[in-house]
Amino acid sequence: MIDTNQLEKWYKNNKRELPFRKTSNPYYIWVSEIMLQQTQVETVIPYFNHFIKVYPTVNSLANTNEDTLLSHVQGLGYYRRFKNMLKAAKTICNDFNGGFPTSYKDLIHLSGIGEYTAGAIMSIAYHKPFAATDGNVIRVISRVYNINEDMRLEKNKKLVKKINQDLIEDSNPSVFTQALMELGALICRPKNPKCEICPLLENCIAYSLNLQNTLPKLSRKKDKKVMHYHVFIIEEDDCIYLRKRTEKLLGGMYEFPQYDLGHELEFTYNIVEEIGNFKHIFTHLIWEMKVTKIDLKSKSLEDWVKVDKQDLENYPMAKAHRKFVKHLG
DNA sequence: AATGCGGGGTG
DNA sequence: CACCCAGCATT
Repeated sequence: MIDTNQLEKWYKNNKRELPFRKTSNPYYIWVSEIMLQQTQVETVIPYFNHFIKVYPTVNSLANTNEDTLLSHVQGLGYYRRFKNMLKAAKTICNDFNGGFPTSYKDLIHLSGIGEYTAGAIMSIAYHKPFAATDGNVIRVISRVYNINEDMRLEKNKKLVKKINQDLIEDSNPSVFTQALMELGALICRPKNPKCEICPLLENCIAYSLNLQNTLPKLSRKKDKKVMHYHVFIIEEDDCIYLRKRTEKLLGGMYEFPQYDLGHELEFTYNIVEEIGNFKHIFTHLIWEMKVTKIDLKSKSLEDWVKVDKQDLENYPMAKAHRKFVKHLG
């Protein structure tokens, strides 16, 4: 149904100029694909440019530490991606002599690389026919082929992956992979698709039945859970107390000491100032934070670190807490 | 097969 | 407000 020639021709005439499209260096393609996981292109661009300046080679990445790496990507979210990336960089330097892996099998065994990313690197960097099926591809194919099944379910995604794989075997893999995703991003958008200028208009079953706005079918997500916390801003001398998170959520990121509201505290304090109540919305939960500036009456806790306020930029912090920095004296 | 994992953009 | 985004690891 999809004319790959027609799609590729559309891509060549309409693609965006993106920094990671100026290269076929597999390391750069890898970095971009990790950053692009569940993250929009426009958000990624400045992070990508900064990242390859700081880490121009796999080797330079493999030799950094987690704190420094996270500080360069703070604000992007899904920080586990970058812990996996560091682990993979070390594997590449140790097991592949720093040469980037060239087979699908080697790529998919690397930490943080799954079916999509392995396919994306194989096709985009190496021009090999391995399909990369992401959210864009699922949307385009479920519309063109009129597949009215819940695409949150893996069994239904399998059909889309099969179609995508069949298509890429009859195409220019590097162009095709990017073309399908670009079409999803620019034309075949979730809301208000621009069908009137779509190169696949003639062959799109959903359009012919006016179903383009009801596909892909996606079951509803669960409601967000609300968590309540007390956040403490504790300044001493020209320093501030932080805690490095060991939880899975935002693991490895630094935060101002934060405890469940109602939780019995292991320290005592005097209130200096009530900063206020703040809300932070994550994908699957909501934090309600009561922020208070205090002076300690008892000694500080063992998992706190005392940090010079001038050095705060070097400590990776998530957005949820980074926004409190401006309340420091 | 289902769930947890950030943050920003969009309607 | 709800949903989506160049997904992956874990269970």
